[in-house]
Amino acid sequence: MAKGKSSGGLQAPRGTRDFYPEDMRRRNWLFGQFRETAHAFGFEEVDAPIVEHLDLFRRKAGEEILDQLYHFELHDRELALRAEMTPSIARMVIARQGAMRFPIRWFTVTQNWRYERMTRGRRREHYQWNMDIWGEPGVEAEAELLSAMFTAFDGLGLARGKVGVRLNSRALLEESLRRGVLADRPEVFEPLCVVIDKIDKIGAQAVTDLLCDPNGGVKLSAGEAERVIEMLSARSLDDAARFTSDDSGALTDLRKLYDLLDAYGIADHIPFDASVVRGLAYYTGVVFEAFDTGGVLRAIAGGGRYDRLAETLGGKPVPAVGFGFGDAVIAELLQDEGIWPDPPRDVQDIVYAFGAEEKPAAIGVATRLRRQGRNVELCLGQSKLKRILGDADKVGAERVFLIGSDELARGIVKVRDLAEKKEHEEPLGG
RNA sequence: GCGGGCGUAGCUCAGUUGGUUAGAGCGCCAGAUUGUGAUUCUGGAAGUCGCCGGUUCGAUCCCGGUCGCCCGCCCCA
Repeated sequence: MAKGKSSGGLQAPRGTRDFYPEDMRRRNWLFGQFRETAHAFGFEEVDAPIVEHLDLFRRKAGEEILDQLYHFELHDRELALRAEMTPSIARMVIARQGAMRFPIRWFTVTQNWRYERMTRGRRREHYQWNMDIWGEPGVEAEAELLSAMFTAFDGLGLARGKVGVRLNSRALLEESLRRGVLADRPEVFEPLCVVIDKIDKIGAQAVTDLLCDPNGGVKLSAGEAERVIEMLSARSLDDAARFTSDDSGALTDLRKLYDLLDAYGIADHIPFDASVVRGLAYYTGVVFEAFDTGGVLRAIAGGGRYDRLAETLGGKPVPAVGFGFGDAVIAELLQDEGIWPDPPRDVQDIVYAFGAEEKPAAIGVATRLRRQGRNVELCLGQSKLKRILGDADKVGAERVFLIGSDELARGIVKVRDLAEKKEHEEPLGG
């Protein structure tokens, strides 16, 4: 018996989608761009179950994430649908840690689930392209990933300048606080990042209040909080340098990274922005997020370095960096830009018999063509030729094979070239 | 979770100050001398007016609830 909120089961659940053929063609095109880019960069595709043990997510993100996860208990097991791919990939890496030659480059295109309110560009069910490099501690990995991201933007048809990437380093912030509050309580760094991620939404004062809240998880002094807020306003490396020491490793890394990005030809599209910290607790170093320069959409993609995740989950330490690129926001952008392609069906040949007598011969022709590797639609039933040709035109087929009583008697098939509007005859057997 | 807007044919939308058979465009189907794609012309099918309840002689229209979608807030990848 149905109970609670229900629509009778005839509608897809809120925040989920059906993919009709035309939707699926677009989705396949988008995913094709993701895969093509990943392969161009030498990444290998992996996959993992959509259902994981709830503990995998609990250990990483803390209990507060639970109400955003699709989770359930079944036969005394606590399970959850993945909200992102990184924990599963970490699990896979840890399981073969001793057997793999690092660095490894892996990518995924997966469906993820988050139980939350919908807004533009966000649904409860969405697909995400994930690119990760494990085992490379240097910023060469970040540079390679960012280049892949821009290569994907190019492939999707977005003009340079339509999208950019804001980039920062959590390590920079961490260094500047090391002699202060982090010396005694290094564990507050993660909650601190989660708080300052909100600055664009709730403002500097509210963030300061949260950072200094004696009942909060961070409890900075007023001076420390002020320094953090001031630092977040930095929009260049020289600007940021004022908040750290000359021998700052984080700053050295950032300068090196920008040299590499320059070599890739993308540095101009990647402004430094000290206010970018990303909401996820596990990032440790460089963090970045892609945005539309028009400024109307939420982040298109986001990622960063998470060098301690493997340890946190119980493995040996392995440095790692990666990004996630969702299908929802990019779809909105492509829509706004009017560059969503409408890929045609991939039917190449259509085989048509005028009457029931010619059906076996038509089947023979279709079978022969299929063995040759052609995509063949065999006409079923008894539609009029006029309709068949009209449909063939619409789906973008190349040829129509016609078999009537006359053709059958002569052992031939008439082949009509749709583009040339010309016909020739071929023996039935090919 | 909160506030606002919307829900009429497959799609985009009109409309009814509450009154008989609810409309258009596009799409779909059929036909324009029986085996050939376009345009055109003609005709046709198609809607429990989101769902449930209330008010009323009578509700697609008014009221309440509910489900869904959109926008903002909140939250967050």
